[in-house]
Amino acid sequence: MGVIRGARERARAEVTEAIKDEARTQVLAEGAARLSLRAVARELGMASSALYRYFPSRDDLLTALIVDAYDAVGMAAEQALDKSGPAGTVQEWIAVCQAVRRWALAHPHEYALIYGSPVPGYTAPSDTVGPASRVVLVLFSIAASAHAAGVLEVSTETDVSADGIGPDARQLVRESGHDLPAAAVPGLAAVWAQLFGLLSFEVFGRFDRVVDARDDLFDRAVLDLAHQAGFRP
Amino acid sequence: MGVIRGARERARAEVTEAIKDEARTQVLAEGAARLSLRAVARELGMASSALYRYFPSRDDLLTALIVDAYDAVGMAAEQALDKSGPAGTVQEWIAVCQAVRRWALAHPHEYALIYGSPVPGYTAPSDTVGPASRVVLVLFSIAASAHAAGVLEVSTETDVSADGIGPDARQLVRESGHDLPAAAVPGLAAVWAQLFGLLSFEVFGRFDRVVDARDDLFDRAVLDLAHQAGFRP
DNA sequence: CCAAGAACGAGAGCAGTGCTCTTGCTTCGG
DNA sequence: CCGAAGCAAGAGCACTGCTCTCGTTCTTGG
Repeated sequence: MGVIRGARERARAEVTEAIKDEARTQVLAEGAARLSLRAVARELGMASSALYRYFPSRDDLLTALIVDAYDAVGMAAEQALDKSGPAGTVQEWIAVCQAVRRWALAHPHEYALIYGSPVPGYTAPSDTVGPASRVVLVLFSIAASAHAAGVLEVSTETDVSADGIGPDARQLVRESGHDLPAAAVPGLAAVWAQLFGLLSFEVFGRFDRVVDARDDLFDRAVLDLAHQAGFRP
Repeated sequence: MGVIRGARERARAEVTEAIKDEARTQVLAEGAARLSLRAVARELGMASSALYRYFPSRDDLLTALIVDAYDAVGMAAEQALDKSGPAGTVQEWIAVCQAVRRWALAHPHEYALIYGSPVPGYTAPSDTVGPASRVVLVLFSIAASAHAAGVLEVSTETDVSADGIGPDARQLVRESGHDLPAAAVPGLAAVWAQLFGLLSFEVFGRFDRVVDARDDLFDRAVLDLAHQAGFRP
């Protein structure tokens, strides 16, 4: 994010943003699969070929949207954690979960973009791993402060222990700067996955006409997950 | 599934199956979004227009694959329940979860087809609700026998109770023929969603380089979910 | 200050897609 | 046996992602 020097770079930044905006409204209206470069260009009054000066391919445009979405949900989680203050581990956990849920329900298509099935041959570019881990870092932060306060119960069983975690998880814990026992990671990952299972079912309409009291259902499950994560209030 | 009368109907059934087979291998190889009617027709040595005699549109072909996938995972779950026999509620639950997981890991693209993000403007046709509920009925069956044995603990709290469940859930419980208290449904739905959260994270590669001991992680989480579902061994 | 060169927009074009329509041919049922 | 229905094939339409070329415009080094 360097300073914009000339008029040309300024124009380029503006056009880039306009393309992303239009693409976002298309994704919002029709879903990611129906995103069309030509339609974006048409709506912006430019030739479709000109768009390739800004994004080398359709997938790159999608990646830009994915990064933005990760940043949005990550920011929502971070703000929820900040606002909840030092209100106890479980309270922080609840606040973050509810913030993520609010964001997901308000932006279903963007949620699908990042937490739905990965697109065809699409393998997440390295640009996305940073923004994607923002929301994981929030979870680490909660768990670390719980650990510091002595209210994090880490499973000492041998089956799921520190040996079972991978290099990316180790690196993320190290870079987070938090004092978090590695043995806590598998449990947190499991809880994390289950949380997004709840969100996916709700966002993708699998609870429609099945469960009406979804707020209560979610709050209850989040409490159970807090217990499962080892947060002892 | 009526009896095939003439040679013509037999040929039609065969061609229909061949189209589905080829489509399945394409989905397996490239994912659902890259499924191309023309490519299927090309591979089968027929004109693309001829394919429309068998499937009115690409979405209908996809729907047929989705129904098959639902049936496959439903059958896997049913067989696991049958084979586990009357071995106790938690054992049955574990067996079914592991069977579903095995199927999901063996058929990632088909899993994405049914439990990933719904395709663009695609709203699930009514053909899919029947096969989709097969696997849910397995869960109901486990819970009902647990209830009969007196080892199902149903939350008596007022927040998530029988009032919060929707018409489809009521109908499914009624049609299942099982004696299952309606108040148990929300908890089961939550546990169900969380199970598929675990599966989705694993199938979609979100645990790659993060958690290595995925078998143990899954088994441990399934046990926690059994507890959360109210299965008291 | 001005010319070389990079960045840019537009258009044509290629190969692919879903889908429709028309044209013949085959098979079935009255 | 003959009309009707089912079927395969081809041409064609509108659309897609993407590439290449050709002028134009802006930036910048000498």
